[in-house]
Amino acid sequence: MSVTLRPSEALNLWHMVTLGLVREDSHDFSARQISILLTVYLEPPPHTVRGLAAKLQVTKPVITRALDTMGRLELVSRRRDEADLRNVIIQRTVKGALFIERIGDLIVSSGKELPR
Amino acid sequence: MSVTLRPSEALNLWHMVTLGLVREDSHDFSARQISILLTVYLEPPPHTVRGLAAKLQVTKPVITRALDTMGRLELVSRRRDEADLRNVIIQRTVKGALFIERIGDLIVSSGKELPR
DNA sequence: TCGGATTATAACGCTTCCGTAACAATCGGA
DNA sequence: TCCGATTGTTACGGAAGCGTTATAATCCGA
Repeated sequence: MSVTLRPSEALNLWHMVTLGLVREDSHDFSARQISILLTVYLEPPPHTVRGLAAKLQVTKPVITRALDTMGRLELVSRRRDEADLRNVIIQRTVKGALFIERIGDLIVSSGKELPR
Repeated sequence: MSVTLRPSEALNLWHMVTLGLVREDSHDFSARQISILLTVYLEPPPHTVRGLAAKLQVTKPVITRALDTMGRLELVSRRRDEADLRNVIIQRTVKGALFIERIGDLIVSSGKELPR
């Protein structure tokens, strides 16, 4: 199964959602930050810095910095891996889950309003 | 008419597309920048700094700075309004149009691959 | 014509992010 | 028990964005 969209519909949807995010949000996230957030919240744990860096195809410091920022905002948290102390496990937070949920709702409602 | 999505589908779609943008793109755009770009390319001209600032609900310097960056990348261009020299008209470029087209294709193909 | 309103930009000090390179901590096999 | 490999973070100089405030150019009505 799949979602069928024409290019113009796809772009209009993206436009509406992004505009919604910009307008209601004080924080202006980058594609990388959103990508990290969605990976952590949509894909099965555990998530590590190395794993995220590989998935996004960026360097590890990029992940570390993004986690610093989003950790400060309490959208994710970090914990040492007990089994291998070199690893850091990135965990979900209540605040982060609510944020993701809000984005989901925004996409859904934008899809509903989408002219075709 | 509209696009019907469940929240989980919506988020998965967003995840796939954002991930695609991060992976293939050297430049890491913010929600504001993408928003400006989509507004310029999807909504009827003319586009001015003031108009974009009002639409995004951000200050004008935010728009000016974003236009500086994206102008440097040749994704948009600026021209004085002949009729009112205080205004700056933001114009589309070939490079920008191709970029937008690429995003559209990315969303469409991600929608197709979306598990339901 | 002149003066307030409007438009976009520049300037300011500050924060965040960049890529690269160096680093400390830890692991695990020889 | 070493010692190379691995993990995540820090350090670095530079670029870019922030919000606020100031400024130059232009408009337009009294």
